[in-house]
Amino acid sequence: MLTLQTLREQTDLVLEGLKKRNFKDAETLVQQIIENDKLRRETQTTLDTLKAKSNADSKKIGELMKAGKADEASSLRAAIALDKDKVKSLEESLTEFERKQQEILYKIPNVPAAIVPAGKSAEDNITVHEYGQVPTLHTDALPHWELIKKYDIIDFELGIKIAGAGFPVYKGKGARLQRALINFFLNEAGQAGYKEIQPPIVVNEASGYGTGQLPDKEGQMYFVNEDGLYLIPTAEVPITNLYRDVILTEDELPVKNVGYTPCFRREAGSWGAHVRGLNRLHQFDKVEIVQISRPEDSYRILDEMSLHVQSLLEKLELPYRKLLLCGGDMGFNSAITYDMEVFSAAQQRWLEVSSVSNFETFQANRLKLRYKNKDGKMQLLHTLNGSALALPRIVAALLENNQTKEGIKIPKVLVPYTGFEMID
RNA sequence: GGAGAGAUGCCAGAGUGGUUGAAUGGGACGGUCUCGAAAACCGUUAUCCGCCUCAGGCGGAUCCAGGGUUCGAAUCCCUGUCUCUCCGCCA
Repeated sequence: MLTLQTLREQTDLVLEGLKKRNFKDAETLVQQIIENDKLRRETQTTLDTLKAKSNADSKKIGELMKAGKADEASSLRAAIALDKDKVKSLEESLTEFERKQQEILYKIPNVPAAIVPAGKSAEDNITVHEYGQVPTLHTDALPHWELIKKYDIIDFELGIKIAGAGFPVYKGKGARLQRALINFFLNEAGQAGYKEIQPPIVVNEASGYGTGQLPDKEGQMYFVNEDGLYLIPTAEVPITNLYRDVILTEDELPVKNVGYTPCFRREAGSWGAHVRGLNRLHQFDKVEIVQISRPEDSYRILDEMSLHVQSLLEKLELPYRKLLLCGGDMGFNSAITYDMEVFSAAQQRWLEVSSVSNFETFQANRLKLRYKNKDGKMQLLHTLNGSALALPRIVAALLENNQTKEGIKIPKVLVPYTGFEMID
């Protein structure tokens, strides 16, 4: 969430920014928060004054008691005007102002960075980079949902039998390919200086709030009611939450972590023809990179991270494009997001395989993730993350783009990991 | 699942209801000493909120969380959460 300070001191910039998101309630909410904040502070001041007085009185009684002047103490006790009701009601309204503040803050999305274009939907995203030749396939080329049947490597029917739709079973070379990709991605990240983390794949409610999935995306996560745990929709949640309520020192920065986890998404109400096959799943594998940095470094690091993702795609010999998302297409928490899309030849579509974002202080504020800067001042850090990479659509693109009459060719870089060169 | 113990500062660990934001030890940082280091000694070692005459000052809050008793709660009472130990079960 945004900091009160930002909302108070840079109101116009916030409103300007939120306009780029096409966020309609901006004016109302910002006005509410500022009004509420004013009342909150007034209440706080009144309450503090009142408490200061009663603290002083109590202290006096204590001193008298200690000095053995019990009579004076009890007469003072009698003389003290009891403002308890007043304190109580002030405390209640303070709590209410704080609750309201929190409630409103949760509703305001992050302010897009200066270079983020305004826009309503994916139509308004800007292609900032393109790589590789879009392959032309022979006329009887198949989409991946046919290929996986032909070579018997991924089985949706079996998944339905044991779990449900959107939970595929990977078999034989299909399973092996998954493992190869995961290892390849982890190794590449390791070489780029990321520390490997294997986190739990369930998280508690506090973690959901920490990275901003809650309360915004409540319905998107699988929830284990009995234990109050959420299945993670991305490794971002556990890995970033490792740093909830943490104060780092400058020499620990930047933090660079990478983790592989399965990811679970309910994807309620988002099914249709365009999400066939591997395009959208309830459970999928992803390697995620996460960085935590000083504010002044985060944009350099954003570039570093997206270049890392790009290098993976290039090594996999996949044609891709890099998009700068417009305000309206960006996630709630993000200040700036680059999407990487690979071209899926048989579907003739671009598929999103990675999203690299800088959240600036938006998550850190919820997480209370800070560091002490050179001047000894507490400062919120910046958090960033990116998929490096999400597997299913990479697999879809690899299968479709590399299909030949003899079988599906495995990119050279993966062969040491798969142990085979061809799926046939 | 059954039984018990506990939750205090960066860590360990005290704490009779009254100047306790909190003893003591350790660590870390700064200093003295030293050619340098170790040792020793001295000092520093929270965070959030509010107000003001805003490089500073003052006040409030915080000893798991939320209630309660009291002039006054880390300390007493209730509720919740979490952790640990033992037994059972088990990869």
